[in-house]
Amino acid sequence: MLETQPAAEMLKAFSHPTRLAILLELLVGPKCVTDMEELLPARQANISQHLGVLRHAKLVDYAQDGALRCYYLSRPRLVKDLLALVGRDEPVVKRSPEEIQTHKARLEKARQRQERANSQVKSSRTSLQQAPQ
Amino acid sequence: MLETQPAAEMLKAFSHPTRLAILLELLVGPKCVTDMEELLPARQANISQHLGVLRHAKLVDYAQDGALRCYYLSRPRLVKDLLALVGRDEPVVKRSPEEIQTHKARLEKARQRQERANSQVKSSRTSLQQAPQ
DNA sequence: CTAGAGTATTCGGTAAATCGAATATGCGAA
DNA sequence: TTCGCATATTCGATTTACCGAATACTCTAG
Repeated sequence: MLETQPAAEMLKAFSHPTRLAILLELLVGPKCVTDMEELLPARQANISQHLGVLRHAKLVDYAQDGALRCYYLSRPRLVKDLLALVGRDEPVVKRSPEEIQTHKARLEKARQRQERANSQVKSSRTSLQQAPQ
Repeated sequence: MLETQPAAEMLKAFSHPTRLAILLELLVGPKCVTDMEELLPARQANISQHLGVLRHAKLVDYAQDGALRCYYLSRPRLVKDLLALVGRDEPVVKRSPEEIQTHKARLEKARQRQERANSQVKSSRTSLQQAPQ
């Protein structure tokens, strides 16, 4: 099962154009802030702020090199795969009401099967609890 | 090349716990708003609002069934793959300054190769422009 | 130690997101 | 048509995101 709270926080770190641009640059290789200033339409302070967000989300980290901080991706595959995913555009499907009906009916039958199975074990559990008394 | 603006908008639609929960439910099968009210810790109006956001991002659509609206995923693979991706947890790597140095050096050499190649064509272009004079 | 380059943080203002409450809309049954 | 259920929208209040300007910090060279 997916933990929606932390997952949402991760995705929020991704969901800003400048931060995506930073991640794209870091996908090529490590860069320090000044490098990025030349590559991106953003000011130094702002880039630092976005890097802070990315760091907090554990998407990037840095290695200190004298006065420089060389940023790199902490989880390169995750970033690479996610960027690839949002880049590819799946066609949008349109479904008819009938299609949905049959799908829901199928699900309902499965749910009822599950229901029966659950009540089976539940009743056997209760009898076990109550038997000793 | 990735369009960061629209990509960021897409990801923003994903980046809320309730919206992720909705998408997870729809991954199982189509559902109407009332179904979701039972499954999620959120009020009807709020669910409708989030569905509006998801619809705007073209992640979901609905089929009208009488008074009901059965929501479904417009791009099920995208949603499925993205949720799988954020679910899996890649270990966070920590890189030493030395590692970064060598990586940057390698990149720099490649950049310079590219530079030389560029100036080659550029100078041949310029000479062509200036030759007629 | 001092200066300066590279980077981070703080602050303040503005814009955007979020949510509940109330209200509006659309549809089918009677 | 009228009622009632399912859903959407609007509104207002609160929180959070965002950005530039100014400032602080931290190295290293000299």
